[in-house]
Amino acid sequence: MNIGEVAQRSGLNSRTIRFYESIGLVSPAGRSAGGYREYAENDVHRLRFVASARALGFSVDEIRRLLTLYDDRDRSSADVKRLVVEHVGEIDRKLDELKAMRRTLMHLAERCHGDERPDCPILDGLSARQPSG
Amino acid sequence: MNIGEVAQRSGLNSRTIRFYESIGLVSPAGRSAGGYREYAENDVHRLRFVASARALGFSVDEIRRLLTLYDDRDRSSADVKRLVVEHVGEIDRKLDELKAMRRTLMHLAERCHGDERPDCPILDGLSARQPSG
DNA sequence: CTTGACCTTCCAGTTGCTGGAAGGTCCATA
DNA sequence: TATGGACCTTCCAGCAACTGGAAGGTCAAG
Repeated sequence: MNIGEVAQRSGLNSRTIRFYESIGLVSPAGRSAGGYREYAENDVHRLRFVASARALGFSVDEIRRLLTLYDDRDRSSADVKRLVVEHVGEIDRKLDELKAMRRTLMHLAERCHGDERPDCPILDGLSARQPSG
Repeated sequence: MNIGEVAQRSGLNSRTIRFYESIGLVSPAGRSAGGYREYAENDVHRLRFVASARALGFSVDEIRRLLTLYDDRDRSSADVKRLVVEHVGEIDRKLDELKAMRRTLMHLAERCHGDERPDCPILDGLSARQPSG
């Protein structure tokens, strides 16, 4: 199977697949006589795993660890769960940060008339705020 | 005032201030005889504005627009408000995305024993999922 | 006159790709 | 057999928004 088909079936761009190979996230594909990368069913499977993990917000480094665990038939499920729980923690932090931003922005926007006049509590607010969040 | 003091008072790193100058987000500072950047009160104020806006998640490009509006004494508050409302929209999209990730991850994690045994619905789930979110 | 804190510039690295350029391969059709 | 087009290859560059290091200049105090 050529990279294009693998791309389609894994949901990844072929450029992205080559990129993942270049950074060692996935092992180098075999090559045909003409120099084309050749893939098997299992590679598609693995790249789908990667694509899923990316879609769930795991970093490339976290995916590296996930793949290691995936390959280690002696891993404990606790190890996997820990990784996931930590990742959920990161997501929660991001959620909190975004919510705080949203709150502040809405607060500023509510007080702005949003009309033709130039006076604007948003700009005043930005220039007065202590830049801490 | 040297860049170090400005950094402290604006809440930005001096490297970041130089970086902002280099990309034209803020105008070049004046220079002393020895080549040091020299700042006035007003520059601190402006950099605080930038720092606040960054802390609220605005991109550098959005801040460029905010500063233009800030400087334009004839702007309409509606223009400012539109920018902010759009930005809140982006934040909402990110929130939705993160919440969806969180839901899926929690769903996977809940089914994982998290013990010494190797069988793990998380890894199975990742390798089975259609990578769409 | 030296020490050390501060400043300067330039280059490189971070994360996760994406895009373009220049060229090679493969296969079907004329 | 040629040729066209879809596909593949590599390399280099760039995006955002910084951050870090290296090599060196400036300034004020002791």
